[in-house]
Amino acid sequence: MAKKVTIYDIAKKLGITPATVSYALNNVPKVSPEMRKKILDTAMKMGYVRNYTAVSLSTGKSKIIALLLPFKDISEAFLQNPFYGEFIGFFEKNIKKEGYDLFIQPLYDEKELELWLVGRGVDAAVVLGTFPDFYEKSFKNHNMPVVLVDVYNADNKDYSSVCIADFEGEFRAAEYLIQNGHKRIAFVGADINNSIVDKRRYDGYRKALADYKIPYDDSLLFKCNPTFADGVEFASKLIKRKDITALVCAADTLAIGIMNGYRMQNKQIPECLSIVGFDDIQSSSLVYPSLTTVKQDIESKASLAAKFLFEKINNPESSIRTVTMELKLIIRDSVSKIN
Amino acid sequence: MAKKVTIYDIAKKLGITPATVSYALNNVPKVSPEMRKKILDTAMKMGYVRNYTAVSLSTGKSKIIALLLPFKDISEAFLQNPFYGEFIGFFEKNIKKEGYDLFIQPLYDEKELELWLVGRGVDAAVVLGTFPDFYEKSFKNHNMPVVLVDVYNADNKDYSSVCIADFEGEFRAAEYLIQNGHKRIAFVGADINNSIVDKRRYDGYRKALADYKIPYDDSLLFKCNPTFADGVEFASKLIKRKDITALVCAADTLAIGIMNGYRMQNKQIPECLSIVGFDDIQSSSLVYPSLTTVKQDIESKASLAAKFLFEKINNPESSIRTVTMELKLIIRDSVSKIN
DNA sequence: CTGAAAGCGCTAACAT
DNA sequence: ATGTTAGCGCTTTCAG
Repeated sequence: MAKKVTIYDIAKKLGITPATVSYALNNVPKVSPEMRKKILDTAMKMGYVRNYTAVSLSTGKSKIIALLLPFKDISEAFLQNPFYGEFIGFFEKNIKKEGYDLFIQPLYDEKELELWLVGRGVDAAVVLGTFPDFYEKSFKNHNMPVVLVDVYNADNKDYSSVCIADFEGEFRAAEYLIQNGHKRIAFVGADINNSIVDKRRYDGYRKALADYKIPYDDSLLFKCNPTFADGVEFASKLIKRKDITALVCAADTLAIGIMNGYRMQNKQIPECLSIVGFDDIQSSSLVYPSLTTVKQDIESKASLAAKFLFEKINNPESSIRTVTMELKLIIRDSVSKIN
Repeated sequence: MAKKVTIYDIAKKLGITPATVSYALNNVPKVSPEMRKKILDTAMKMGYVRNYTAVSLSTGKSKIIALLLPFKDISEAFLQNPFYGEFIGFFEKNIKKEGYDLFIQPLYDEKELELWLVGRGVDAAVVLGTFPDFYEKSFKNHNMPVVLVDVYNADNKDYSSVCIADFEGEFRAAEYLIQNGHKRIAFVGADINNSIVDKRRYDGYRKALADYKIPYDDSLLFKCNPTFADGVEFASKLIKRKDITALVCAADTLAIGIMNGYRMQNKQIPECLSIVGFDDIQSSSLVYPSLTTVKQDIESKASLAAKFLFEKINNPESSIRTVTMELKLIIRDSVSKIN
């Protein structure tokens, strides 16, 4: 190891005390501009690198933000939904600007969470998707600044959050199918009794049917894991339902899986089934036929989340903020007009 | 913040010294089993959580392993290739077992690397894909234990590495096409002058043609970014080449993109074009037609990489290890037999 | 504007 | 088997 240079070394070389060096490094307005410049210059020259561990121990602040994924492991999240990868990329850019680093952690164990949050001295956390009770307990315990993304627990009034207008988005999706002449419109998503997100989307779909006086019965509601693989499998079940002409799908991954399933059975889309997705993941514009879907602006979402989090970090008393981001229907080629 | 309990608190409560507590916590065989048990119990009862920052400052070891992605940002890597997500998931599991945490960092800036590696006190690093010169410089500087994954610089004899038998794998792919009667077989991959990986694959392909006396000319070599989107676009170029009946593709993402491109133009696969991919990503078995491809065992790869890295961490003098993992051709439905 | 010194929580000689 | 103590590198009062 190239021997580490510390603020002591710099101080010695300059004949001053380490405190002054620290001030200069931290922009504390206690040191003259000339001195400051001199210090910074020699620090640079000596190849000084700030030791965050020491800073952290001293200040109690680690400049680490944890991105908590309620999954068993990272790859599960990434494979399940490309959304995570995109969000993380954008989010990280936002916090790096402020000098923070991102720790991505799949944590689904109370003990581990505690060990990790406290043990590593995490300054703040972002929670994606679901918000287990023990997370909340831990956060409360440590008064952790937190921002929730796409979390819809009834009792999240204690944390800032950013989520999307699932209801309105799916309403628009169903409405579009109706406007294209469809009467038998099914909905597929994760278990709506467990997934609040998908329940919201389902409600939007139902509202559209109701508003346009399109009959609904429970045989139009399907449950399927929102993954490509499960979509492929689900397709063979759906194909048998000759009455259904259109499908509102709670996730693009799922929609694309279903489209693949149809193709495997030589069923054309949108001729045999009109389908609209949700998310507008990258592939949606590239598959054939391209997928009509409800799009969310991931970049804005990430920057809002970062903004809210920093508000809390910089001022723990700052008020809770909740934003529901609007969605846009992107019309492509997976819906056909019928009469 | 719930006031933190330290080893001093534990020591005081038990009427012993912090050193003993530290020994007990660290399994140092200097403290009697009974005492140890008593200490551990009260630590637990008091809600003690080990402060890694302090440990780190004291020992100079952070128990952090950096996963370096030579990309501009994380999402770029994840979106470009599902392989990364999978590898990371497996790798993380392996290091967690040893009590290490993973820091995933997209670093493509010399200064930042240095700041980060030293500043955060990273213990070791894994490098994925490409190995920029300044990485090496930094590693040498800090005598960092490193393992390279899928890196093929000529001068990497200083680091353990695990890579795959690209040459043999692609040889097998091309051979399979030849055995199915194809004579005009093209190759598409990233720029073979810049991507050593794709060059190796290309060489394997060429060898197969040569061994079987299949004519080759440079019009059979195509360059295309290994992404889904670029594959879609590339397809329209390839379609015009009526002479080509089969394609060896350096990445599944690309292959699937091309398949989509063909479908958009109403060209059937494998009737119009036989295609074999590389990687066997999750989607490959799910697309239609399912993709014949060269598979690598990502899980083994990750665990080997972790093993090599720990060898270096635990014994800096341990010898360099290099493994080239074998590949397997997975035969599915994207290749047709012709005569 | 600069310096001295205590302390963040833990480890690891070195003593006992 | 257990206690003492000096750091690890930095921040931050408090004094000058």
